[in-house]
Amino acid sequence: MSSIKRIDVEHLKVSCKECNLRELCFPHGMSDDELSNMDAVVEQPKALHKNDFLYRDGDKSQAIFAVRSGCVKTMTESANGDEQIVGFHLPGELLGLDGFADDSYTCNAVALETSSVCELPLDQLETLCHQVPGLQKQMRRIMGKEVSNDHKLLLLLGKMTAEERLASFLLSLSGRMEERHWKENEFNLSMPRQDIANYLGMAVETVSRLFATFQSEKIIDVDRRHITILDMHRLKVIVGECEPSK
Amino acid sequence: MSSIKRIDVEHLKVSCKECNLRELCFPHGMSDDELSNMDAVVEQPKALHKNDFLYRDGDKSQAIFAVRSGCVKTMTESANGDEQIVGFHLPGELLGLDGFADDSYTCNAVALETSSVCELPLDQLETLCHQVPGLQKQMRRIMGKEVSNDHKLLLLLGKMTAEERLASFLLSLSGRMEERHWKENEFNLSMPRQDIANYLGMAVETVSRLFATFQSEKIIDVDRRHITILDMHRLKVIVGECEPSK
DNA sequence: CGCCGATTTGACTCAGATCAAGGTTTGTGG
DNA sequence: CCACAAACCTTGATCTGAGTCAAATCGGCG
Repeated sequence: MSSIKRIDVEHLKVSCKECNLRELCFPHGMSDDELSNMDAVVEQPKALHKNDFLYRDGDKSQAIFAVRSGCVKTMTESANGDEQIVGFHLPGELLGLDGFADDSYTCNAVALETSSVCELPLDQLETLCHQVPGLQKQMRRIMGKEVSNDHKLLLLLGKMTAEERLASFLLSLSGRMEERHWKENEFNLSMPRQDIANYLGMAVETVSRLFATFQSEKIIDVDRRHITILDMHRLKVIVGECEPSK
Repeated sequence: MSSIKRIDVEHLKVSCKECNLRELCFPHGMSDDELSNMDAVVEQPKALHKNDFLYRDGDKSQAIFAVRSGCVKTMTESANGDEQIVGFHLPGELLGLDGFADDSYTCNAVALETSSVCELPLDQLETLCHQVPGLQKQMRRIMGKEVSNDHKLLLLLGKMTAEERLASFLLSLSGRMEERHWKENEFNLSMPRQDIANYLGMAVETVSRLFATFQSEKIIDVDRRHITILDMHRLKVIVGECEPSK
């Protein structure tokens, strides 16, 4: 069925060169010349509606993607059907790297809200790596980041209490807001409680209760999906990043 | 203090070309010519004693490694000091990929027993990628594998019960034994219970009790570190990979 | 307004952690 | 070869963080 609404495509037509996410994304550190090569290869952004799949577990992997706007979650599926969200990808962040393993993706990627993603076809990536010196290293950097990011998440799931997990999640979001020069202590969650719970390996009810606790302790203010961090320091104390102040 | 024992170095001097782990390791699918290039770059194996660090969190990353013999664990450390083991690396498996993120390793790598590792210096990897067509793709394959492997572990830690985790762990080991053409239903664990527990996100006591349960149910036989899988099918049923028979 | 999905709140339960011994194996020095 | 210590592993008893179940409330939206 065709949708009545049409996503405005005008604002999507932005070259890497002009993209304000440039430094967070693939083009990080590239020269103007290199960016031109990049632009020649990157497809114009794909529009996604909420709940659209960008790719599915098992699909042949033909590209990696960069989120241009919105938010995309990736999740793995187990033999007995339950799912684990392994990442929420904000603008400038990449996804699809799991597809390198054996030419097909090993997880599902789903838009949490109306989003757009830039596409970098794999066959052209090959060529591009020869044209752009240092791109190979860039690729490695990006994959290394993915790996060490996953390791942090393993630590979270393996060793942290529910309270620490949620605090850690909020701090991670806050840090990424800051990277994007958005407000680091006030932002909207693009995912429902259910997805936060899944990602953090706990029950929705626990997420809800912890939000309530944090709020009553004046650490954050929660209004539906809108989060205001009132006491960053105390959040850091919870995850052990800071000593409790006197 | 100098040790009385000396590790026999003779058997370590093996070229990639002659290495029986060839197809599991970096050289997977390479031609003879390519293997020669590879051999010119790979350092002779480093010997490690039990509990030796191969590298530490924060060390400048200058190489990636392939386990030649023995077993090496990698673990991340949290702000408040506790550790999460993120992988046990068997012969033919690589480690050090986390170092790509920002030129320094983000986890610790420690030998679980007397081991040896081959070293592939990063600066030479660069050059090698130009000489060996398809090595770049190989690199991507390896990193993709690492990523999707981590995703499996996230699912394990986020969604599985203790019983499912241990069954899953045993099946994973068994599968890797098979890859190496070793017995898939009889092998020795190179790690203590404590490390298994840490890796699977549970208490040592739980690991111990589950081994006892599995044994009493005739699913496995446990003798200290020696494991015999008696009923592979039932293990698979536990993790949901198989339907319970009749 | 009324329905539906998302969220919150309360009461109860339980898987697995923690605490506490005790047993076994390995390594060391005399 | 034995005594002793240090790891390592197991087993039992108890406790608890967080899950489950149930129900109320909220927020959009047609």
